[in-house]
Formats: sequence, structure tokens, C-alpha cells
Amino acid sequence: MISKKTKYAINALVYLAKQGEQKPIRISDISISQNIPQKFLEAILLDLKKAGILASKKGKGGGYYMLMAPKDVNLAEVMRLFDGAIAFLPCVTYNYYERCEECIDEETCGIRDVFYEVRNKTVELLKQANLEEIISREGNLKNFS
Amino acid sequence: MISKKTKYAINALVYLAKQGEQKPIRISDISISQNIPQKFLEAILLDLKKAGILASKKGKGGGYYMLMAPKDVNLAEVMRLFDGAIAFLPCVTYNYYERCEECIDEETCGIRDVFYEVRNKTVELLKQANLEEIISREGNLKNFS
DNA sequence: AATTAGTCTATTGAAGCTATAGACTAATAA
DNA sequence: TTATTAGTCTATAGCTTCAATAGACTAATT
Repeated sequence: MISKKTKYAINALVYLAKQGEQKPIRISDISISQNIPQKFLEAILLDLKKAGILASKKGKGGGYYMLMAPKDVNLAEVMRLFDGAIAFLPCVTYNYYERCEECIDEETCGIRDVFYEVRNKTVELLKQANLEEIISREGNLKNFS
Repeated sequence: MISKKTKYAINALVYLAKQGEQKPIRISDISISQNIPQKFLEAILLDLKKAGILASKKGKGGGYYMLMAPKDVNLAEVMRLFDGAIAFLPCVTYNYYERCEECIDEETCGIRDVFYEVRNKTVELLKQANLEEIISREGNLKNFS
């Protein structure tokens, strides 16, 4: 499960990406419309700014706005930013590699092999899911089971 | 990331599945060979027994052994048993459905649509990964990136 | 100069994960 | 039948992380 922080971040990003013209949007506006605790949101937006995804403007008329193009911001990036590794095991991550303490031979571990495949497929799908894609998918009705 | 509990469970299951003949294996044997704290392992094995995957025998010569056939035990089942839902969002789970508080219209949520696809692919791969499959995969060398 | 709005530091409460301790129960073998 | 072995159950403790809040501070705009 992704954290609330990540979920809030995605919601805020989609919201900002939908504001066609890049006028700064106040934190309080995002907070209210997306139902995110304001102080919590402030920290999230700061992180997104540090990551180069958003930019901000201070003073009257200030707020946050997209710096990167919506099509260049994907869910893999956002999830890594807030929740760290996407994979199920530390030994199959791109950027957060860590050896399993109890593992005897990583190179021949069947469990690792499975989770490696899962990670690859997951990251592939999450990279395709950029903000533009997400917005365009709204309204795709699906059957759940 | 999966919990240590799940990881321990998988390791214990693979270990038991490898013991061809179904003689009971002592908890302490599994604990030592798989490097799992014994008391913690006891709780895990009990859960696996309650789930019908393992069975146990008390007294001298007792221990745990596979009840289900290794090819009928897959990682999706084990992960759900210990960590709950596999999906990234509560609104795209099979058995743990929960609505996102801040969501306005679930049926048209582009984020949900993405994570729904990810879940489907993930569960599909995890279901294929049964104990027999995992054991047979040992030794598949892979290139990581 | 006043106002507005973002920035930073610290802290708190709740929850979940990991691990441990100890008492209890049941089955086996001698 | 008795000693021993080994699984079962309950409780709890430490730690970490997540989520949220508070308040003081800083900078830009009009």
C-alpha cells in the first residue's frame, strides 16, 4: 500500500496539472479542494519543489504551479520520492539495494527471481502513468472483480 | 516492501517443500537453517497451519510438514495471509476493499485505473509463483539493472 | 509598510512491526 | 505411566514509521 503522503502528492499533482494556465495556486486552495490537511500538504509540496517537479511564488498572488510538463511526471518517480523503493524486496530495487540478511546465495534465489520480474512489470506500468495519461484515463469505466 | 514475517514464511515454506519426504521437521531446525528467530517462527508456522498449508505433529519426532502440495501454494496467497492486500490502493483490492476518503468519483478516477492495472499484473505473476516454480527457478541467473 | 503566503523546526499521538518471555498442553516413546 | 519433547497460547515491550499539528520565521508583492 502506498502512504497517504504519496496519495496526497498524486492528487495535488493531478489537480495542478489540470489547471491549464500556469498561474500559481494557493496551498489552501489545493488543501480544501483535494481534502488534504494543509500543514501536511505544505511539506509534500516542498518535497515536490525540491525534486524539481513544482515551483512556487511567494507573496500575494503566490502559490504552487507545475514546473515540469505533466507528461514528464510519472507515478514511479512520485512513489519513489515519498515511499522509497517500489519493489517488494530490498534486493531487487534500482536505487535502494540491500542484501537480505538470511539469504545464502542471491544469484540463485528463486524468490528473488520472482520478485525481480514483478518489479520490472510494475515499474514499467508506473512509468507509463504520467500525469497527462492519468488525466486522459479519467472516465475509463472498468469492471472490477 | 513485504514484511519480515512474509519473507520468513516464504523461506520456511520453500525449505519444507524441499524436504522431499514428508517427515515432520522441528521448528528449531527451520529456525536455525533459515536464520529465523524461533519464537517468531512459531507464530508464523501456526498461521500457515491455520491456513491449511502446513500440518504439525507433536511430541518426540514431531514438527511441521507440508499439507498442501508445493505447486498449490503460491506467493499471492502467502503474502495476503501475512501482509493483507497486495494492491497499492485500498480501492483496487480483491478482499480488502475500502473507499479513498478524499475520492470524488471512484468510477472515473484515473489514478485508480492505473493502480488497478498494476494490481492485476502483479497478482497474475504472484499466482504463477508457487513453491514448485520457485524451487525450479533457483539457479536462473539474471542480469540486474 | 503592510499583507500575504511559502519555509522551517519541533513535537506528538497512533499504529504496526519485530521480537521475546513464560506458562501451558498434548503426543510420543520407553 | 512417566519423562521428555515439541507444539500452542497469551501477553507484552521496544522500536520505527506514518500522519498530523503548532508556531515562529522569512521573503515577495502591492
